[in-house]
Amino acid sequence: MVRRQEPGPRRPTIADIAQRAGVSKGSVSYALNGRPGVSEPTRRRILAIAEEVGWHPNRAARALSAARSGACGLALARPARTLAYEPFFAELISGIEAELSSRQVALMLQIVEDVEAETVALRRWWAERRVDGALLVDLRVEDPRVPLVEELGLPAVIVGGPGPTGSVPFFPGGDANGVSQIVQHLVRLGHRRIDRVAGSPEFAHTQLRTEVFAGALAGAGASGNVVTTDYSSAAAVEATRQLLLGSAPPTAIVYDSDLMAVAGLSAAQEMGTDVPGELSIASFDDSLICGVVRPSLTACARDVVGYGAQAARALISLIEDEPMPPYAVEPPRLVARASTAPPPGASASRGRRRTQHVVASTAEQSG
Amino acid sequence: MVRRQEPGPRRPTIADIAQRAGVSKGSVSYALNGRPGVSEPTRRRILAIAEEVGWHPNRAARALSAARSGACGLALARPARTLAYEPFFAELISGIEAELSSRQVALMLQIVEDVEAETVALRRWWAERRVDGALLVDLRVEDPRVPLVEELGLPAVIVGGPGPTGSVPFFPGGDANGVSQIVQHLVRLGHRRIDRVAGSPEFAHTQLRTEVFAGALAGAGASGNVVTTDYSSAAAVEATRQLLLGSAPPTAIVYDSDLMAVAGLSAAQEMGTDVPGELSIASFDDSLICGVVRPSLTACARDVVGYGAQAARALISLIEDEPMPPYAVEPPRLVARASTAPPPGASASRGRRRTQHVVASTAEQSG
DNA sequence: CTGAAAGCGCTTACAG
DNA sequence: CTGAAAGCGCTTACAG
Repeated sequence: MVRRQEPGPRRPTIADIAQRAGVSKGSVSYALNGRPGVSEPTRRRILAIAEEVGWHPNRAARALSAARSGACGLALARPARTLAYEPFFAELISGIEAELSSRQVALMLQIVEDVEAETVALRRWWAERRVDGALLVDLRVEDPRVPLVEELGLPAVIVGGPGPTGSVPFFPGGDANGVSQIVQHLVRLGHRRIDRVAGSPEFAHTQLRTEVFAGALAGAGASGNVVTTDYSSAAAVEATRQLLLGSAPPTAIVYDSDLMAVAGLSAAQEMGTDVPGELSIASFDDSLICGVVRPSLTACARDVVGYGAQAARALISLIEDEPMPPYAVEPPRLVARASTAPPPGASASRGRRRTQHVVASTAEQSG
Repeated sequence: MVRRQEPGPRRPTIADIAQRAGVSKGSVSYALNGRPGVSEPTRRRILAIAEEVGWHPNRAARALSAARSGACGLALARPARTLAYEPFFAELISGIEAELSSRQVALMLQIVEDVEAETVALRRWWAERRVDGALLVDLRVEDPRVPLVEELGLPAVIVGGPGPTGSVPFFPGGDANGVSQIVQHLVRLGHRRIDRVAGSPEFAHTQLRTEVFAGALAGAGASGNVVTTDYSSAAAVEATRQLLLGSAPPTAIVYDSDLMAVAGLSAAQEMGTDVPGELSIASFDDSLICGVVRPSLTACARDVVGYGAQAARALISLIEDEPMPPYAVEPPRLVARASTAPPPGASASRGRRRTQHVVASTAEQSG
C-alpha cells in the first residue's frame, strides 16, 4: 500500500514500542491505558519508552477500535456578525473548550445558518463518528434538535437551556435569576414602570425571561411592556424611541444584550433624555463595553465560562456513562453602575443607594 | 470483541452496501469516491443504495487508511475575555469554518494560555493525526510556531501574517493598508499631530502597524507618538490621558481596537475634550459598537471573514498539494463617521469633507 | 471492470 | 502476567 509521502519525522506506533520493550502490542496497549494485565516493572518500562520516543495515540486508530472519536461537537446557528458581537459565545466556547481539553477531548466547531443546518451537521457528525456527543446552544421553542438527538441516540446536553426538555439534560443559563435581580434592583431604586427591549422570541430563553420579567413586575406592584427584536442595534434604537414616545413612558428600560443597551442609551440621549436622571438603563449581559460607555451601564453579569464548563463536564459524564457532576456555576450577579438611579421625583423604596460613579451621583435625585 | 452498546439505529458500512449491491467492498469504495474501476451502472446502483441507507464514511476508518484526518486545527492563545471582546476572532473563525465545511473538512478549536501552549497543542494534534494542517493566528515577533511546523512537516498557513516567514505561507491582514488609510483620512482633514494607542508590541502586526504609521506620518509631514498597551480599556484610558495632558497634545488619536477607541473616547470626554471638535478619534477595527456610541467612531473595516476563508482555502490547497488559490480578499475600507473632523482652527488640506452624521457636521469648523 | 486481500494503528477478549 | 490474533471500517495496489 502506498501512503502519501510524509515529510517530517516518522511518528512512532505501539508496534515500535512493543519491539523496543520486547513485549506484545497488547501489553503496550494495556500499559499505556493504565489497565491491569501487565506487571508494574513492565508497565514502567513501556511508559518510559513511550515517553522517550514521543508516542501519542493515533486517534483515528483508537477511534476505530474503541468506537470513540474523542471529540465533541458544537454547531452554532448564528450569523458571523452576531457571533462576533456577542461576547457570550466566545466565553461559552472558552469554558467548553477548557473543560474538554483538560480531558483530552477535542472540540469540533461548525457555524451554520439556522437550526435546520445544525441538525444536518449533527446528523453528519454522528453518522461519520466524528463526535461522541454534542452541545446544544440557543434552544428554540419547539427545537428540532431535541427529537433528533433522541432519535439518533447521540449523547447531548443543552447549554443554558431554560428548562427540562425530553430526555436531554439541560443546564440553566441564569436567565430567570438574572432578570429577577435586574427588576429587583430597579424596583428598589423606586421604579414602577419598567419596560424591556427583548431579543428574538424564537429562543426559549427569551420566553423564559419574558415570563420571569412579568412575574417579577407583578410581584413588585410594577408594570411594563416588552418589545421583541432581532438583537440589532437598529431595532434597539427603534424600540427605545417607541417606548419613550409612547403614552406611558417607562422610567427604566432593560435590554436583552449589551449592544442593544448601548444603542438604546445613545438613542435616549439623542432624544434629549438624561440617563440616569430621567431614564435608567440596564443590560442583561455584562461586557467590557458596559464599563466603557458613559454613563457606564448597570448590567447582569453571568458566569458564561462556567456554563460552558459545566455543560462540557456533564456531556463527558454522559458519554462515559458516569454520574452527572454537581452543578457548580456561579449565580448571575448584578453589577450596579452609573446608568441606573432612582426615577425622577421618586425616593428609592428601601434605602437609596449611591451608584458607583461620579457621573451617576450627580444625576441622582432626591425624593 | 465487545463494543460498547450503542443506542439508536445501527450505522451502515460499505460492507452493508456491498452486500446489498452484490459487489465487493472495493468496488463500493471506488464508486463512493468517484474513482475509476467501476462501470457507470454499478456506480449508480451503489450510490443509490448508499443514499438510501444514509451511509456516511466512518471518518476514523478513512483517516486510518488514507492517513488523513479530514480536519484542520486552530489553536488560539488569547484569554477568554480578549476573545470575547474582539469581534475579529469570531469573524475569522466564521470565515475559516465556512470554507472548511464547504470542503467537508472539520475545524478543531483549542483555546490556550500562550504561544507555548499553542505549540504543545499543535505538536499533540499532529502526533495524534488529529489534523492534516493548522492555521496560525496572531503571529509573534520571533514566533516559535514557525520553526515548529517546519520541523514537524505540519502543513500550516499564517492568517493575517504581516510578511514572509520562513517556508510558511502567509496572508496579509490589511494592517499596512488600513493604517495608511486612517492616517490619510486624518491628514486630509488637516491633522498634523496624530498619536496612536497601539496594542501589544509582541505581535508582529503591531510592529508592522507602527512602522507603517511612522512612514505615513512622515510622508504627510505630520508627526505623532505611539503608546503600546495590553488592549485593556484601562490602559487605553491611561494612555489617552497621558497623551492629552502631554506637552504636545495630538489633534487626533488612532486606537488599535474598537474597545480601546470607545474607552479613549469616554476618557477624552470626561476630561472635557470635545470629540470631534477638539480631538478626532479613529478605531482600527470596525465593529457594531463603533456605530452605536456617540459620537459614532470613524473606523477601518476589514474583511476579516475573507481573511479566514482565504487562509482556509490556502491550507486545504497545501494539504492537497494543489497550487495556491489566488488572493481574493477585499481591501480594508475606511468608514468615516462622526468622531473625526478637521482639527481646531485648521482647514482641511485637500477639500473639506462632510462626515456622514449630523452630529459630526455640527462639530465641523471653518478654517 | 471486478474481487479478494492486505494494511492503517489501535483495543480487547481469549488462550496459555 | 503475557502473547497471538481478530476486529474496527475504510483504501488501495494486485490479480483475474
